[in-house]
Amino acid sequence: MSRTRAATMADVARLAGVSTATVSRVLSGTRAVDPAMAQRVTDAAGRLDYRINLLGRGLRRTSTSTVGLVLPDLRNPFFSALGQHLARAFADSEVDLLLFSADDSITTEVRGVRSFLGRQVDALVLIPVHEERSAEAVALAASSVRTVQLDRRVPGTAASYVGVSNRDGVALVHDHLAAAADLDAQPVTYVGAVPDSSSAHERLDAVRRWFGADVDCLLGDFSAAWGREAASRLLGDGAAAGTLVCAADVIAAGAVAHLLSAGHRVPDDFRVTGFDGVGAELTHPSLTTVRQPVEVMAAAIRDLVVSEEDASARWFEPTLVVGGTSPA
Amino acid sequence: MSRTRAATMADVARLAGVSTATVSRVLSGTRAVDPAMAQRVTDAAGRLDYRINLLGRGLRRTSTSTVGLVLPDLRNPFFSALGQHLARAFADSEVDLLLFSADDSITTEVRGVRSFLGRQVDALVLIPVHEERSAEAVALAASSVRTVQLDRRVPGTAASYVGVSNRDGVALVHDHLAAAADLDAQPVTYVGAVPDSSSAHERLDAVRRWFGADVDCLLGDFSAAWGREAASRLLGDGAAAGTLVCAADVIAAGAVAHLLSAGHRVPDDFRVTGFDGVGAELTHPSLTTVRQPVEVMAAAIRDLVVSEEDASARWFEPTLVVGGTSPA
DNA sequence: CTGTTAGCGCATTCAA
DNA sequence: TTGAATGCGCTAACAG
Repeated sequence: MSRTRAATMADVARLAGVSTATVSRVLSGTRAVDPAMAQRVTDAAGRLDYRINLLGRGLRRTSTSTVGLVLPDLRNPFFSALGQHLARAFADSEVDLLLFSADDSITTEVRGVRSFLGRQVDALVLIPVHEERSAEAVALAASSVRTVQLDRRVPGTAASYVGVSNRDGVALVHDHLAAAADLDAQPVTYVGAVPDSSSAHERLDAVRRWFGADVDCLLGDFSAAWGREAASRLLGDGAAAGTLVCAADVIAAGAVAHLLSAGHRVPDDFRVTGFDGVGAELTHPSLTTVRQPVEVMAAAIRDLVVSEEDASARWFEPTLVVGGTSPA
Repeated sequence: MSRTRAATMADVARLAGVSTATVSRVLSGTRAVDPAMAQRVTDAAGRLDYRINLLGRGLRRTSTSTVGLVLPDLRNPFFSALGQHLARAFADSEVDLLLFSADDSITTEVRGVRSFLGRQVDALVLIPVHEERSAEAVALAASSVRTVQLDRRVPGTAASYVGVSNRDGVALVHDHLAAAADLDAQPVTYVGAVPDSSSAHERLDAVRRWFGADVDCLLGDFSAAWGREAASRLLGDGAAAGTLVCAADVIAAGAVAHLLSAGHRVPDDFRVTGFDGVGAELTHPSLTTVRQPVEVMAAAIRDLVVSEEDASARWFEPTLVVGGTSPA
């Protein structure tokens, strides 16, 4: 941990016997430089262990080649997956993707946006924590940089959006269940999340649309603990069979785990479906779920971020993955 | 998306009729300022929608109040959990925690370190991708800023380390299994990861120490897919009963899923244990696992990062969580 | 192709 | 307490 003052371009320039401008040109490759000089500069930089100060560069340039991603919670595997795929989408580009976790807090989310804006990021990707209360964060972001909302959105903002068609996703589940089994003998319960995010909202609406406005609904959050709790309530109400349409894979996994531990059979007594398509390989029976095309969505985000287009919204089509928690 | 030039301190100063120095003092709160002036400045800043440029501040100051975390893969739920807990540990401090995913690549990992160093972070937290090949990344980081390795480490570096005692963790598993069942009737197989990370390495060593040097070992990576694959191989070799000691919860979950799908019973035929203590509530039976005290570890990292102490290493003690995949 | 100059936005001197 | 001046490290504009 040698904490000697870091070398600057001036140091490199002095050692190489050139001007700082030349050093800058060599190191950033923005302009043609005489090979011999370039070599001298490179050598000097190496000897001095020179590393560029991106603060100086960013201050001078208009762009920082940086994109920020603010997401609600890393422990939600779907958000983690989105983060990972986005990171990969930017891996072979020049821009760095930096992440910030809002820890499911509106306040922290705003802080993350402010932080990235202060760092002069070129673009911001946001998975808003809350459908309404994240409005400030999204507006703040969109007012200064290219902003794309991912998976969740705040209605009425100027920011772009990339997500999946939740209505179509639920339709896939409905058609699958309706075709494969008797919805009367195994009545449907939607195990969802309180509609304070657009995805929770849209999935609830879609469930009511496809399964009927009077479908049974249990609303909690996007967690396995809630899945367990919901299943427990259902059993407490005396249910011995049913169909659990869940708003997320983690909810479904928790529900399945609880049903099995209570001695029920899946899918014989209870059928369960998830949503998102992450971690389906973790459980047995494997989850029947709606897979979101995360790689494609990540690529779309990358393209939106680098493009000069106006704000736009893109909904991608999910696909059904039939697992062992529903009849084949 | 109004893309008018952002207001600077000079703009605020002009509108408020004061000097930029005063604006700086008011906004950073570094010095006492006349309340009336402070109010004028605050008003002007609000009217102009002023937001500080952290590049300028960072360039001028010595510190950026920023800590970077470079981790190998967000889809590994244990790393996500560490990231989330670390984010939370920094939530009520002044410093921002920024994340960068190395996507399990040495090259990308170095890029992340360079990126953070270029941004003049005050400290760097690293979960090294590889026990040897991450040496450059760790050395690079440690040569310029306070650096702490988390969970995994590169031996022989000057950087601090925070992790769990893998030897003790495996001992907990061993003692639990030895007490509860017949290790001969259900012979032990270690389903681990190729020892190219220190955690994989240490767990393998510990398994050999506690279960015997000739214990059966299947080595892959930290994924559910590998857990399934390993279980499949074991069954292919004709095993009808056994004990699977796994190097991670995701591996264990995959193994359990495959065993169950092949018609075996857990824990009656096969007992399975995990490691890490994340996501145990996702599966049925719930995993018997070694829980790492992630909150405490995150707090330790935070303290190490802000302290002025020399590099040090801290091993925390894990605890056993008995689930349904092993006899009670 | 290269050097000189200037200034990005900010916080800290130093004077007043 | 406040203002004027300086410079953090870098790159763009300009001249040569």
